Amino acid sequence: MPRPSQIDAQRKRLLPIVCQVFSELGYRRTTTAELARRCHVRENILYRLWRDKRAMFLAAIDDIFQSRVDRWNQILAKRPTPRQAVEAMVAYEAKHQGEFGFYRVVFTALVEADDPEIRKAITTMYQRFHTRIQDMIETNRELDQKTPGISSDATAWAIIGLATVSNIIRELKLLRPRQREEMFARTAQYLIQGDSR
Amino acid sequence: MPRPSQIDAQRKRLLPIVCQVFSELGYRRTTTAELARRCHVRENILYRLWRDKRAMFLAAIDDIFQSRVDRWNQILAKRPTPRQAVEAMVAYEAKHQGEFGFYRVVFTALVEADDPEIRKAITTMYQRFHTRIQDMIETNRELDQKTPGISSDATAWAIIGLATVSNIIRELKLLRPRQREEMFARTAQYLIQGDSR
DNA sequence: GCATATAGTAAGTATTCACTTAATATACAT
DNA sequence: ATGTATATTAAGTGAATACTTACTATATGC
Repeated sequence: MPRPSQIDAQRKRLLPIVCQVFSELGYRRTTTAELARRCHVRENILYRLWRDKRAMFLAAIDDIFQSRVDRWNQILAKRPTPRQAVEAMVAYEAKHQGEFGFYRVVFTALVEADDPEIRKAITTMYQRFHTRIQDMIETNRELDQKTPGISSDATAWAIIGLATVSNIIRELKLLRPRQREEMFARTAQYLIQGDSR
Repeated sequence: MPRPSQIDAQRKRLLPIVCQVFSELGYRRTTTAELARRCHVRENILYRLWRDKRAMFLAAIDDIFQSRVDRWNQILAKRPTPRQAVEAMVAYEAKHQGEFGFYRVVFTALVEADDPEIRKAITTMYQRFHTRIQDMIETNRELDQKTPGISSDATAWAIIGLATVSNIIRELKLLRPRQREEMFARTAQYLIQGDSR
């Protein structure tokens, strides 16, 4: 028998680096040469782990979603009540939104949405985020007597929009960090609970 | 005397086509060959009108902002009261948001924001949009007795976020057109006037 | 008509990029 | 030890791309 394959292990090892490079440069600007350089391997080794550059990008999209969800679960685990959960999430996102430049992956994926596989990956990602946020809003509202005039569905989309613009504000330094955090937190609160505190 | 230059006239003539191509493909995917093809001229003619591809892109960014502002002014001219103005704007944007794919220009510009000129162009564009929207919200609120708990500044950013996510929803067909329009209109109303009608 | 600068044609160039190939070295089961 | 598939190295390839150059045609003021 030959030596056992370590392809899976290496894929797992290099994926975070691949994610980071795509997050810095987006899809088109990222070159396979740069990916290899940052991973400290040769290009053809990357091509043994993934069929082509697009497969590397798709893997990055999935990993970004997965690690974000893991992070959320981590935060939610420590907050017993829905109210605490929402508040912790809003506070966390207000602060860390856009920290790793993942939005560059998402934005460049959207521009490549004529590619069926990329479209599917990014569509699934948005749907999952939306569902998760909407669930959180609903469980939170069930315990509240007064409900804002906006459906949980629309509210979840508005929150995603707010997160997106928050990324852009961070990137372009349109607000100072404190102002940006406050803007996100207050508006999110208002949307979710009809209350800006 | 030689024949008079028609460079300005031709720049003006070709710019809408250049805008459209960048709106379809974003910055990196747009090739100068494709631009020339769509303009029905040779590449070197484009290079006589603009210094390089980036200059073509910068011109497109400005033109997109300008034509949007013109459109808004057109709409606002017909609405005497601030209330009517806001309602007309919301209705218009709910319907036409993302129609021409301009968001691809904006998103790819953001990914190129390490280039100082592109960063400046896109930063200025966001600031101008924000100011304009904030003004509109404020004049509208002055006439209203009850005011929502969110500052006009934050509200304007939230509206931009809502518009952005509305573009994404359209692109990925995450909602049917009617649902998307309703989502935008109701949420925008709620943000601006604290009322979802 | 003539001088002159613009408009347009066609081909080319240097570089970059995704992806490949050929070769050698290495590790593991038997 | 040996066979066999994996790991790594290094060089290469064809296509695409931003931008250029050399040349011809044309319009305009005198």
